[in-house]
Amino acid sequence: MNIGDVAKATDLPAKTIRYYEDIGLVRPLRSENGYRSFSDQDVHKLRFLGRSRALGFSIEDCRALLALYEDNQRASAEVRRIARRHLTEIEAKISDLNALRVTLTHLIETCAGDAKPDCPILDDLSGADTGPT
Amino acid sequence: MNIGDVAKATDLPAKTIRYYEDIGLVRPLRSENGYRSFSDQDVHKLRFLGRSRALGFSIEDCRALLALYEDNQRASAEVRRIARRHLTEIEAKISDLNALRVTLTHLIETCAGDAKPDCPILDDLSGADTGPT
DNA sequence: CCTTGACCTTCCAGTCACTGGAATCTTTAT
DNA sequence: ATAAAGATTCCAGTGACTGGAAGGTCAAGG
Repeated sequence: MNIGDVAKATDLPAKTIRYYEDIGLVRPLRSENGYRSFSDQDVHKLRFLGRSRALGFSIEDCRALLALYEDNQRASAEVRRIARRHLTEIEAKISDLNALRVTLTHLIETCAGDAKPDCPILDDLSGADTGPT
Repeated sequence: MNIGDVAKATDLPAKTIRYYEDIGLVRPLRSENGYRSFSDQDVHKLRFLGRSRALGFSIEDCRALLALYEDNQRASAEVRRIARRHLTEIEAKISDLNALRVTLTHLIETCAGDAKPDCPILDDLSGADTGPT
């Protein structure tokens, strides 16, 4: 399979697939004309990568997961460890974003949003004391 | 004020302050020795930037907010518009992350996490059909 | 045989918002 | 006099791609 077909089959941009080869995540063979020639196994690995990335795993996590996937002797504990660490990071991000959401929502609610210049949002950003009375 | 004092006063790394000058967010004067010389107004702007960035506004949003802050004639509607757009983005991210959290939590729960190689996490990533029976 | 167009190749640069480090200068303190 | 602290500039790297230029290859149509 050439890269275009693989791109369709995996729903990854061809650019991304080349990038994954660059950083050693896949190692497709080359045809005589220099084109990359992907095996079914390569396609499978790329799909695995696509799913892992879609779950927000970093490239290095993906590399580790892929290695574990290809190691029939691996313990599931290691996979679980990576997944749990990632979950913790996701939960931290959600928590951070929720705090931002609350603050922003509050600011937006107190801002008239009209033609007048009074703006609690800017007041807050400028460091004005707008604490509870 | 030299950059080091400003860094302490704004809780921004000196590197970041120089970067903000590079991209035109602040324009401190220069002393005879070539050192940056920050006015109180510069420090105030940097604090404004620090708060805006902490709320997750992009640099370009910060630039716009800063311009609005310095424009006494601006309408608060414009500020509100930027804040609302940002809030929408934050909510979308939270929603995405929550979906990931749910999926990952489920996978981790179904994975024994022991020394055996059976691993629902990898099965899922590899595209196995693990849908509801 | 020639051309067109789709597809492939490599390489370089840009994204975002910094961050690290090297080499060099100035000031301050001992 | 010297050493440390703090300042300067410039270059390169981060993560994970993405865009674009310049060029090679292949299949179909005239």
